[in-house]
This record gives sequence, C-alpha cells and structure tokens, in this order.
Amino acid sequence: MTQTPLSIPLDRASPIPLYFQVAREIERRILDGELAAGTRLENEVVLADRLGLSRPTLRRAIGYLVDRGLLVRRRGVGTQVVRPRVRRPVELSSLYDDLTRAGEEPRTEVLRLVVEEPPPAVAAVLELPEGGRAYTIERLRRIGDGPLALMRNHVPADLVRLDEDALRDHGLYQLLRAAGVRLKVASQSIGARVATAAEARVLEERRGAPLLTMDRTVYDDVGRVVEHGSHLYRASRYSFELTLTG
Amino acid sequence: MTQTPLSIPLDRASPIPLYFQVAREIERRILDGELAAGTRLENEVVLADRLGLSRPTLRRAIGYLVDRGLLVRRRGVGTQVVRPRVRRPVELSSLYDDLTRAGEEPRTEVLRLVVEEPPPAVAAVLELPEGGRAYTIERLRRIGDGPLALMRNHVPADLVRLDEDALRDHGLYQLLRAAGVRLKVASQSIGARVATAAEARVLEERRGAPLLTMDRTVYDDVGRVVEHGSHLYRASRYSFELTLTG
DNA sequence: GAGTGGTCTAGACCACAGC
DNA sequence: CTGTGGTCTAGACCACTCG
Repeated sequence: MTQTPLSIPLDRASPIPLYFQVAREIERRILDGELAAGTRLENEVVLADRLGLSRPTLRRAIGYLVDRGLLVRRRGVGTQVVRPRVRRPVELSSLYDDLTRAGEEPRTEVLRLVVEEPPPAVAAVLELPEGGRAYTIERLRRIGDGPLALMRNHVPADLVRLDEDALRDHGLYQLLRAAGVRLKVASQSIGARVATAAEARVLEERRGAPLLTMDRTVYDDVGRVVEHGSHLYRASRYSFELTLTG
Repeated sequence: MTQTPLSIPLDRASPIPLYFQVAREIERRILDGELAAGTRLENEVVLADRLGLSRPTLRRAIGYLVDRGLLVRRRGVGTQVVRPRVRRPVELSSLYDDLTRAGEEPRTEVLRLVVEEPPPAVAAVLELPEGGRAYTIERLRRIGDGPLALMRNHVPADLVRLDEDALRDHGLYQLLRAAGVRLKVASQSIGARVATAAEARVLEERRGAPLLTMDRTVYDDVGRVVEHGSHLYRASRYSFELTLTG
C-alpha cells in the first residue's frame, strides 16, 4: 500500500490544540478519500519532524484517530488507514436529534406535562430525595404522515424549566444541554412486545402489532440521574442502529 | 468533599506500563469504595511527585479513567471521583459470552452448517470476491428449559475453520478470536416483528409473538468484513442492555 | 492572585516486526 | 540487524475557576 508524505497547515495562534488540528485534518483526508484505505503514514518521528511538532503531540493526534477506528497502529510495522466505514459512534442522542440529522422533520405532540411527586418506582430510579418533584412528560413523535413513537420521560424538577412550547420545537436532550446539564452516560434496555389496544390507537397500529421498547436512564458527568425515559416505537417504522467498538 | 493523599506501589520492572498500574489501582479503590464518590484527588503535580512519576505519565493514567467515566477533571477545580455506576461499556460480545458471564449455561443446537457460495445479498455484505465462499450457520440457543434465540450467521470461509462440535461448545466470537481474527467494530440494527408460524414453532412461541431482531456486521481492525448475522430473540425472554457514553 | 488542569517540547530508552 | 511504535521524563507556558 502507498505511503504518503503528509503536509498539514498548522495555526499556532489558534485556540484549537495542535494535536486536534492535525487529527481533524487527517480525518478529513481519510473521509474525502485523499488517504485511501491501506495507505501507510510516514513513521512518527519523520512526520512529527515535517509538521514541526514534537512526537508526543503527533502521537496524541494519531492516538485520537486510532481510538475512533480510523487508523491502525502496529509496533514494528507502522500506521495505516483503516478501510473507511460508516462509523457513527454510539452517541448520546435523542430521537429528535437523530431524525433532524437524517433530514426528517419530526413533529411533537405534548400529551402531558406536569411537575409532580412521581410514583415511588420512578422516584427511586431518579434518586430523588424524600418528597422530591419531577417532570412527567408524555409526547407523541410524528414523522411524515403518521406517529412513530410514544415517549414518557421523567426529569428532576430542579434541573431545568420545561414548557410545552419548548418541547414541541426541541428534543428533550437539546433542552437539557441548553440548561447546562452535561449528559455523560446512559444505560438503556431495548426490548419488544405487542401493542395494547390503547397503545395501538395512539400509534395508529393494529392491536397486537410489534413495538420496540426502550428504557433509558441518563447520568451527568458526576453521576447524578438526569433523566429517565420509557419509550415505545412502532417496529414497522423504526429500528435502532448502533455501532459498537471493541 | 474529602481530599485523599494517594499512595500506590509501582513495579518499575513489570512489563505493565506505569500509567496502567496507576489507573488500575485507582479504579480498584473506586470500585471498592475506598475512594468514595466526590472524593477529590490531589492536584496532578503533587500526586505525580509523590508517586515518583512525571506529570504526563500520571495524566495518562487519569485520562484513561476519565475516558471510562470514573473520574471528572475540571480545569481550575481539580479531579473528582464520579458517583459509581454500573458502567459496563458497550462491548463486542456474543450472546454466548453474555450468558456465560451472567452465570447461565447456554446450550447450542447447530441446525445447519455449510460452506457455500452465499446468495448475492449476503456476498455483498461480506464483500466476498466473485465466487467467494462462506459459512452459513444456523443455530438455536437454549437456556434453562427453553429456546432463547434463533441465529443465522455468515463468515467468509477463508477466515477460520468451523465444525459442529466447536460451535456447540463455544460462542462464534470466541472461535473467531481464537483463530486470530481481531474483531474491532460492528454496526448493528435492532428491530422487532412478530413471529411467523415456522419461527414460532422452533422458538416454542405462539404465532404472532413479539420477536427482537438483530442484524449485525462485524469488521476487523483493518476494516474487513468478518461476520454477518441475523438473529431472532424471544422478546419474552430477552432484551438488549446497553451503556452509552457521550 | 493562587491553584488547577490543558497543552507542548525535546529528548531518551525499550519492545516488537520483519528482513 | 533496522525500523517501527510504546513508554517515560522533566521541564515549560497557558487558560480557566474561584475566592
């Protein structure tokens, strides 16, 4: 496979770290096809030298791309461009964000929005203090000409102020992030069951139609519970796409 | 929150990198509860000094744990232990591995095992050359007293040699890894539908019972397609548990 | 202003791959 | 053996947070 002398313009006055400028530029060239699959990069010492960087800084750039799966490093061999892939990482994104990114135009119907002392099971998941209050949100997400998902969420009341207008025009995660909440990890469970009569009616399905269920609990960067949701998706119109790395 | 002077024994003769010795030890103390949630670590300069390490090396250890979500670093503030969580990362594991780890005893029935020129759709996904051959594997996974999943997999024939005995006693990924295949990324799609009559019969469900479907394509570290699978799970007995990080 | 993490440098030595 | 990445050091300066 080819070896390519690499030249990257650096802006040392920029607030963007040098290692990131390098990583971003290499990534761009891989995605653009300028650096084809299998291409060998020059060795780290030479490359760092040409770019006018120290080797640790260059290594940091390369390491970043190795972690993201765009490059492979092998001791004694060298660094190569991996066969390019759709590699959307597993992200902490909401259905709304996903749809928007996919060029769809989701519409949201807010069925219920209250602040209340939630039932004990929910309070436990949210780790609310005694008597703590939380939003309960029920929304119907539509896309194109029909419903896609029925969503119930719970958010501790002291984290953010929510209103129906905001929820109609934005994803819940957008609103949380805008309120300064730093979403960090989520654990979720995906299952399936058939629709009850009531669910079928709301989702415009037949009774007994297959539904995907998703329960998710989201934590912020210091481990506080930030949100819990139980969602139902029409299996006929939705599936979860994931990229795993190991 | 408390601040803790940290002392960690290092073995400079060990082949295990110093940064990793440090990271592993801090992780252990967090998981053991010795370092409670909210605990502040000493600042990097002092800590590096006490451990007899350079600051970059110590930072690498901390950075590793930050990436894994066990620590938070904030400029001008310090480094803190995050509220401990179940944080099983999204892993490239097989159903067999998952069950074994959970203490279950999966049994596998090999329904079909052939090497053939697969249908064009499968050949395309596997990126086989013209006339390339692949294993087609159909297995029924049982656990406890009943079936759990019906699995169909395709693996390029030149990657590994598979036989019925091996597949009965091991997960497919185990066998691939043992053959030197380096599983790296997978993209998968999770959906739901109802069982056909034939599927219901094999899975001992009623016709119309909800099933989880999972299609997965796995790539190795240089982007070659290593495996493709289409699986069916009984929703009554199985759900996908994921941990996402953002 | 004092204290913290964020970045960067210019070296060094080692371990492994492949000839 | 030569060439590669893997680790580590001992500093330096900067940017941000908070009292």
